[in-house]
Amino acid sequence: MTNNRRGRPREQGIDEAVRAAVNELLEEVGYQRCTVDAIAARAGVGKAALYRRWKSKAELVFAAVVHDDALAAPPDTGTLRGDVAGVLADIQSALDGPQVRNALPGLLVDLRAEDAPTARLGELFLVRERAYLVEVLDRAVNRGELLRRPEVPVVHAMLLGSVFAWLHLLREAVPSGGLAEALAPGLYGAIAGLGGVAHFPT
Amino acid sequence: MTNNRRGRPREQGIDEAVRAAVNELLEEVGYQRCTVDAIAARAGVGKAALYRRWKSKAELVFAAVVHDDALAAPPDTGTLRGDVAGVLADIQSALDGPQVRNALPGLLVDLRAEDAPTARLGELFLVRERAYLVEVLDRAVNRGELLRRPEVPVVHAMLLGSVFAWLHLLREAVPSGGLAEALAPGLYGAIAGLGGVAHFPT
DNA sequence: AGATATACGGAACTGCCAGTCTCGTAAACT
DNA sequence: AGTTTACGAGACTGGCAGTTCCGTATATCT
Repeated sequence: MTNNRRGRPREQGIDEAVRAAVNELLEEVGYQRCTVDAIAARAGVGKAALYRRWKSKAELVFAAVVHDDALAAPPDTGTLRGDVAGVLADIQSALDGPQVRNALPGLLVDLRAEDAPTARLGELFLVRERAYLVEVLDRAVNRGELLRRPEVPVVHAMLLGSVFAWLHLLREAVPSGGLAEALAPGLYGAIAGLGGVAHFPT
Repeated sequence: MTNNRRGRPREQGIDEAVRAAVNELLEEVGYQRCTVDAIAARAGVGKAALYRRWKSKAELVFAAVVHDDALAAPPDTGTLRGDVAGVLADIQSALDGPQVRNALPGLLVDLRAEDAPTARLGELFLVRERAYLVEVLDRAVNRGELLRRPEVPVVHAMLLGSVFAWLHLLREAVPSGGLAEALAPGLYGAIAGLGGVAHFPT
């Protein structure tokens, strides 16, 4: 196995060292004061090595903060009620880590300020999330729990927005039972209402 | 009527000129590129006059963007369903103007980065909003539409979060019928479910 | 082996912007 | 008259993202 590119290959450990440095700094000082110089210093790396790998601080932090296990499909629990709780738990786990929580608002702003291709980074998440949502809703329709599939963007906004508002707008404490469990009953009611549950008139 | 303070009094027109300049710039170039120098130049004012009135850019923009009519209590429509739509319309009108829409994410970040007293600025809105929400829910209980009052933070997160997510996370287009109307049925279902509507079992 | 291309850490440098300060001047008070 | 605060204009500071250059290391190609 040889390298088919010219020149010195990229050092392997750097990606992981940077990822660790970013997560530490996010947790310690938040997104704004997690400067690129601080990241480079903590990772024992030059800034050039960072910008060789990522286009901007926002992309760098985004890459360090995203973990693929947040993309796993929620299990089929057998009921719409359980599936809604599962989707909410996924959303919560994606937004509620100590690093993501500190990074998200600033990241939202910086990614938007950049060119379209970069802004699409965050959309990958949303597209996946929406696909799971469609799957969950369609399962419920097939089970006969819902008479029809509600409008997906509306449901998506309610689920994602509720978690985001709790954490970043209202800044309520996360309840001991978990945020997903606190929000699930209400949002199940919303979906049941929209989808026309049999025993839910109109 | 004389001035009980010493020295030259503040010029009257400046507050309004700054407010107008900020709103124009927010609409034209967004929050990040709406710089303090640009605001001062457009308003025909020195930067010192700005910082004599507000502590930071974030406070300045916040003051320029908030309009008191967004704080009016929603009318009693006679039904929970109608009141929910009213609260949603209020939230939408507070978040969906061309200026607020451009300013909100950046403002969220900058206000948080400042000292606690400044961060409380935004909370004034939330406190008012929550009071309206409590009023709406209690009215529904008194009418007999709800068996009990749902947990207010949960309802608050669902209503505010849904609007915010639609506008700033999902960035869906605002439907022709209005965002409030699109979200109201689902969120009414959520509240009805949580509050134990008579004909909504468990 | 030698040439070439890319990588590395370190550090200097550019450009932008929030926030402060200074200057000369104006408008109110005592 | 003297004091105090306001004004516009513009210089200045400090912090940070992103770029460039240096000397050096490590790979492929001829």
